[in-house]
Amino acid sequence: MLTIGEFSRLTHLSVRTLRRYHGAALLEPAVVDETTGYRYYGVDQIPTAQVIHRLRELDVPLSDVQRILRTPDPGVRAALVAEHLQRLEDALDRTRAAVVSLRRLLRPDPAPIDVELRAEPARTVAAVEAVVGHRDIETWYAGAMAELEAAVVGDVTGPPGGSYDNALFEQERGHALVYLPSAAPPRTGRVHPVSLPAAELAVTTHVGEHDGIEVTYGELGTWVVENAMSVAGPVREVYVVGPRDTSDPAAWRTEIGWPVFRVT
Amino acid sequence: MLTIGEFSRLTHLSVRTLRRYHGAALLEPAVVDETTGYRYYGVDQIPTAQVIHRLRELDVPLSDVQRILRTPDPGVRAALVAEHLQRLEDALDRTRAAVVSLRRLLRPDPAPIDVELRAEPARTVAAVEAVVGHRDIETWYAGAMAELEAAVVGDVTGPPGGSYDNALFEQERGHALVYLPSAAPPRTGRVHPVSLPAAELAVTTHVGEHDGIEVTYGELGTWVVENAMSVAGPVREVYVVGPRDTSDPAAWRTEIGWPVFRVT
DNA sequence: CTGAACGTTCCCCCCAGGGGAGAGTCCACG
DNA sequence: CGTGGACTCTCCCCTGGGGGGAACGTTCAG
Repeated sequence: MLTIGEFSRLTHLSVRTLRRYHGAALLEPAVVDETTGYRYYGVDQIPTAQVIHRLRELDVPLSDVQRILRTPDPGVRAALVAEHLQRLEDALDRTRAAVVSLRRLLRPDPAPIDVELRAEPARTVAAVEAVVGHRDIETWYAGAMAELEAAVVGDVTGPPGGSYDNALFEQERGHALVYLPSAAPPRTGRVHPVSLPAAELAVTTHVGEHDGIEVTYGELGTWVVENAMSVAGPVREVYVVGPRDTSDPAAWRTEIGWPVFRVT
Repeated sequence: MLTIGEFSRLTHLSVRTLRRYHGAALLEPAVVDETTGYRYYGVDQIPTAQVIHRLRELDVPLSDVQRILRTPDPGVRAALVAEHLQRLEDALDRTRAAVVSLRRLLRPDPAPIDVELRAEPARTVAAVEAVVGHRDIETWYAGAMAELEAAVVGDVTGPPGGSYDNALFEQERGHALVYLPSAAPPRTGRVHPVSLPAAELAVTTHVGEHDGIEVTYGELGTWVVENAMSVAGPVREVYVVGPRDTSDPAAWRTEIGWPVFRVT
């Protein structure tokens, strides 16, 4: 039996942290002295402690660590871990996007932005919608678009697009809708016909991969305000040229359309 | 002038967050109505808001964001940003190490560990020591070792090594010492002669890069306890084969020596 | 003029710990 | 056997970067 201090030295987890893990029912000491409350650990708990330590280094929440530890099947367990590694990859992608965006922001010579004011008529498309958290958007988008492609195969009349609550770009959750234009929108699974309302949009085109698209959003916003307008309603994006069309991200063209109304 | 809600939609920062940034003196509204407390922002503040947003996505602390924003010189500012990007790279390295470590931990067939009990005599070496936080160790180590190499050039009598407080492996800060053995340890800058005390060490060798060394630590710890001993004092590492000797990390050999004493 | 939408402050919550106080326990040495 | 120092216990507050919601004030278009 090892005291908490010895176990701490052996696992390189601090005493405080070990106590917290006990409290969280993550790593229960082999023996707890009933009268003194002293915790005693067994050597066989060292590997478990190390697994927890590594998972925490990967920013896996304690609740998920617990779920992983309680999974007996090594295969399922490996899958859970792989899922978190995928999450890390996604985070890395976001980091890369932020770096690109930042470089563009700090560049001294901002090119003038080309904005078109467009009256968009109402139209009906094949869509998938949901209320999602902004962290889950990319995952959700991939699934929804795959389902759309499968549902309207052979009847696509234009590039895909989406409509996103402004809240989605912040920390919160909001309504998201992705669509494929189709002559006869089907109703299968999550796919159903949706009527996009008419709107007056300020439209600009972001060229290249999505990294740095936020900068374009900012420039569009500035244009809108400087032209005595204000923004309202969900943002629309049209993936004019996207991963469906070319594997070269530099050739992608994304239309950003912001519903506006004239002030003053 | 934009209300906080409009500014929020334009920058994709939540209203809450904008208020917080005001409170933190990070992004002050252009105008604050004295009587109502209403915040009003200018279009020219959009780029600043975006820079903050991107930096926060890179996990730059608000205090550092503030420092970056208040730096007028673009060159110095770029250097500050680059410093944070370097920090991200380091974090990525740690993440990779944790992944390797985790894989090794979850592997079903642990190879038996080869441990040698060794009575290490006291000896004097050229050393650099400091009290550092565990996050800064790698940076500190690189600088200290460079200084050592420069100070004892031509008089190196063995592989470099280090001695690290157990606390350093946890979340806290502790004493660290790195050394190069030398016939006549010089005293230059931070480099000075240090007498390493005699100790009985349980020694094992970690092969390959440092990724996953924590697993070896755990196995060594298990060995120590199962052989009726206990650990005491700072851990010692000897970089028998390291980056000084070969650029192939797979060939690195690191001796881990843990001061032990017999219990029973 | 009125009600909806928007704004304000204030307080508590989240995570995964760190710092420290005050008190109890263990054990080796004398 | 006693004692002193190292160790351990619980408890409370702190961190950072927000989110949720209450209670209340302001703005502005119909």
